[in-house]
Amino acid sequence: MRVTKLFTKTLRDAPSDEVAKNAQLLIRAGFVYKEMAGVYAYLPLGIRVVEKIKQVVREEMNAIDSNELIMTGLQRKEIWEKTGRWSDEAVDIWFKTKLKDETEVGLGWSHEEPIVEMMKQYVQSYKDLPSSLYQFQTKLRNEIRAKSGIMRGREFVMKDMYSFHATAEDLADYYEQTIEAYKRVYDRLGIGEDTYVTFASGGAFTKFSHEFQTICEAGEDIIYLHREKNIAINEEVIDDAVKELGIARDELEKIKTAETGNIFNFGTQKTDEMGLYYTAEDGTKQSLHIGSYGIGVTRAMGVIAEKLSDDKGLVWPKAIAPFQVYLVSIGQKGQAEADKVYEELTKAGVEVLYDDRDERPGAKFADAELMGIPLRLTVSDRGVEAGQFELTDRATGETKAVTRANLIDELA
RNA sequence: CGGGGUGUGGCGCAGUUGGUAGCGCGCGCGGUUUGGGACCGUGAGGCCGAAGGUUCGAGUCCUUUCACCCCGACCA
Repeated sequence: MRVTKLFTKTLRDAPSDEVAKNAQLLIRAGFVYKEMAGVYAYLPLGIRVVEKIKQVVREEMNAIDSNELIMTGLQRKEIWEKTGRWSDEAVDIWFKTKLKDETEVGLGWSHEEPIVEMMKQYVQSYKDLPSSLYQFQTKLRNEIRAKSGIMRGREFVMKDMYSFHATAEDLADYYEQTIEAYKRVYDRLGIGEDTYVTFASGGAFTKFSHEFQTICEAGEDIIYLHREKNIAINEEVIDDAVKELGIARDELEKIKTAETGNIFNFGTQKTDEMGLYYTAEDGTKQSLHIGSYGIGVTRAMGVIAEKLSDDKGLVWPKAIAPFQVYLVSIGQKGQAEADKVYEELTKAGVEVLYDDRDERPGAKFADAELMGIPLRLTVSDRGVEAGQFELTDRATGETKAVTRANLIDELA
């Protein structure tokens, strides 16, 4: 893509109503646009990052045999009444509205109940199990207070997955598989080192659920970490967990984190409430065991923006950068050569953002850095004469010379 | 929802004891520039979040209201 064809522009100053670093950088660099508190539009650069993150998640979920689908934004009141969660006392973040004929409907803040309801049509026998489904959906939650830029919004993209099993053992096994899949996701997103599987409050069926907590100053959670034993515990269950796990509290390190994922074992409670059963081999009617697994896609993006950035701007990991290469042309000969390089790289499948503007080099460099594109390729008049270009790494700042001949090898 | 703060061109800000808005960035045009956000000249763009009130006169004072940010409580 050419920068001259990109409708967004960078800002020197962040809007004064944004304090969160992620929002400041993402707005300045032209990745997101704020519609209202906690509600952000994703612009061309931003949506590319979202799609990259989704693709990483998608590949890992597909690898554990989950099926992608997409549920609806509008939801039926009756379905939620079965579990008592239509009530505003039970769920205080509902957005509710009415059809023209006065039928009450909800705007999806979660899809647990609708998915379980749907599965009544597709699961009858043990032969239909296990089954795992996932989606990327925009969740709508009427949060009392939005904050922290895209990390805590009223509208956000989440990957939610639900698994259905004949037995508790089978669910436990899949639950473990999912933990491993999630770890691979966070590794690929570049925050694996700082993300911990954390004991958290469990709910009705299990003592603990597990959260994926990523070390982040802008986060809202506190975890206690035992680095040697690789055990992390959310502050909310610290007393119970310490007792249960037999560790001394003073061995633990207190750390600020952001919850980037959460997985639950629901047991059979929800299927019993909603009447989802299967017929076992012996012909008896049995309850299903369900697991629920979430990754906050846009929140993860915010956390990455917070963590992987410096005083010059964003620093995207290659796996989720909107483009791999920021091509800067300098001078007339440089521009003519850069035009060719752009065509060549694009043809070779390299994702190039080509700064073909009539701007001074400094402005182009500054924007390349603000946007956080992993590699910057500078094609200048003097470079053309010397027969080489400069390739600069955004993360390290290191520059090396490359020739037109080995360009593809360096970038592809 | 409790506490605190802020709303003035696209963005960042200034505006004195009330006298009908100004600066920087950005933008248009002309010229000079061209390896770290250039410079000179020139121009366009706001009735000051909204409504009501006080006053001869309100961006400045009063009332109401809306929005946004932060802390707390709550949450993926």
